[in-house]
Amino acid sequence: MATVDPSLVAHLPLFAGFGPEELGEILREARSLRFAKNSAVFEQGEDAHSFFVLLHGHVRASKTTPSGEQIVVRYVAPGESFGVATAIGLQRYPATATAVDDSVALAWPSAAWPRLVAKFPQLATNTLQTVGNRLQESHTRVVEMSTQQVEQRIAHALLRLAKQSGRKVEHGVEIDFPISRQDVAQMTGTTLHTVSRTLSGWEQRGLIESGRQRIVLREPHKLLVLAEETPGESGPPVRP
Amino acid sequence: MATVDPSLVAHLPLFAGFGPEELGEILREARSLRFAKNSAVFEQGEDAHSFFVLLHGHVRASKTTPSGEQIVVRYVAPGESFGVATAIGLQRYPATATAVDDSVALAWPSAAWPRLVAKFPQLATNTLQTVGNRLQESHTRVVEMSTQQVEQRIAHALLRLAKQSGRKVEHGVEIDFPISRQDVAQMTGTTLHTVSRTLSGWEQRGLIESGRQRIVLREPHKLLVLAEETPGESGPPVRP
DNA sequence: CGATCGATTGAGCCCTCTCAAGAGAGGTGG
DNA sequence: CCACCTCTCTTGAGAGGGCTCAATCGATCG
Repeated sequence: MATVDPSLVAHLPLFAGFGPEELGEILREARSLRFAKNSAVFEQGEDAHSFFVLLHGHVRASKTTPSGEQIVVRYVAPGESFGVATAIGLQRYPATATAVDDSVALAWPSAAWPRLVAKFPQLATNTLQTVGNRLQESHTRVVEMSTQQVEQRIAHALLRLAKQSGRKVEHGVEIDFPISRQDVAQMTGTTLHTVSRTLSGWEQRGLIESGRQRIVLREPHKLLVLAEETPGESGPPVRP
Repeated sequence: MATVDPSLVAHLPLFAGFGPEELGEILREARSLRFAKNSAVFEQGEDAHSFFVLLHGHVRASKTTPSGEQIVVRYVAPGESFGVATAIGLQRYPATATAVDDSVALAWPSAAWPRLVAKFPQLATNTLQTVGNRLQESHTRVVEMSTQQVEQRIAHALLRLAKQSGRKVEHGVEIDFPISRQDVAQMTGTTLHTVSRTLSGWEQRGLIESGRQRIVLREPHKLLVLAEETPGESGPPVRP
């Protein structure tokens, strides 16, 4: 099998601080896998056999509650690592990863992680930063869900998706993978109905343009203004 | 100044895998600090000068939004590390840490982190697990806020606090630090009024016993049942 | 060209928030 | 040691944002 070209991945956060030789040694243990659109990379609860770096495509990480409700944890963009359950001490994947587009990822056996980290401690440091960033993002989400109305949360979610995975098109910025109203609802803690109504409203006002699993931000700035509006603005109580 | 007794902290997650000698070397760089009840350990936005391990007391980590609303990120129990901004690549603290009780913490200068990690890579691995756990907890919170009613979220929050920092008392388990209705509201994304009404209801039903900044769970099991009740139970939509 | 999946939209309700008052508990200073 | 003051908690009334239920439409794909 062809090994991965080190120069293609050298700039990724996971590999920061490594020279070509070390990188080669790490990459030698990885396999490159292809996942068809809508196929599962791994399932929540499954044994965490591998960890991944996404090379092409997009992957959705989602959690399902015991009663069957799903929420979207995040979308993985090319260059990001995912499925790092083993690194944070988990035996099983805490979420399901689904390719939302035809995707390609590097995969390492989880069993290799302890050895790799022992030899290349920088891997742990790099992963620590990545996981730290995710923690910040998750806290941001908690704050938004605690303090903002649905419309603002949806606006923030779309702006983040556009920033992370936006593609410039004629009339604005398009989110570069298929995303449904239901997906947005599961990212913002609301229902697909409310998302649909909200997007319809924005579309009429010319802020966005959308279709089946497709959203284009035409006026990102106006959307940002809308996202930051505070309905009950007046400097709420601060702990003394 | 008296250095810290290694045997007292050897079992903490941050120090897992270290021998007495290494531990001594690490602890030599730490100072032990006392924080009076209601004093700030550090403030959100401040330069991340130190990272900490809590020895005694309890610390609340909270975030304030630009418009002044606060949410409680978590409560730190003895043995946990906090303020690890530097480790995850942040220059400034992303939250405010406040001692809710008279507290004692070990503090290391953030500047020492890179050197310590270089010499003791296990520190990074241990911290990675800790941060990973926090990420899981934060995701759990997102899931709860997305799928559960306020009453269930409050029940879950109290059960977690009791598990983490509960103290057995005559009539049940008491949360072992001062906690107001407002605090609970800021943990669950609701208002102090709703928390007050909810707790009043539970108190009348004998599930809890409470007073000023004081909550005792009398019937943890019944509270758990209540927490897991799914109002709209019927197996909601699952992605095919 | 039919079938399936995603999107739209209306009607009605209810959980929770907002607004408002007031009472009780603790702490503090004279 | 008492009076006062502040902080926390309680409770009522009313409103409304978003959910639920329901039906239809449209588009994409086999």
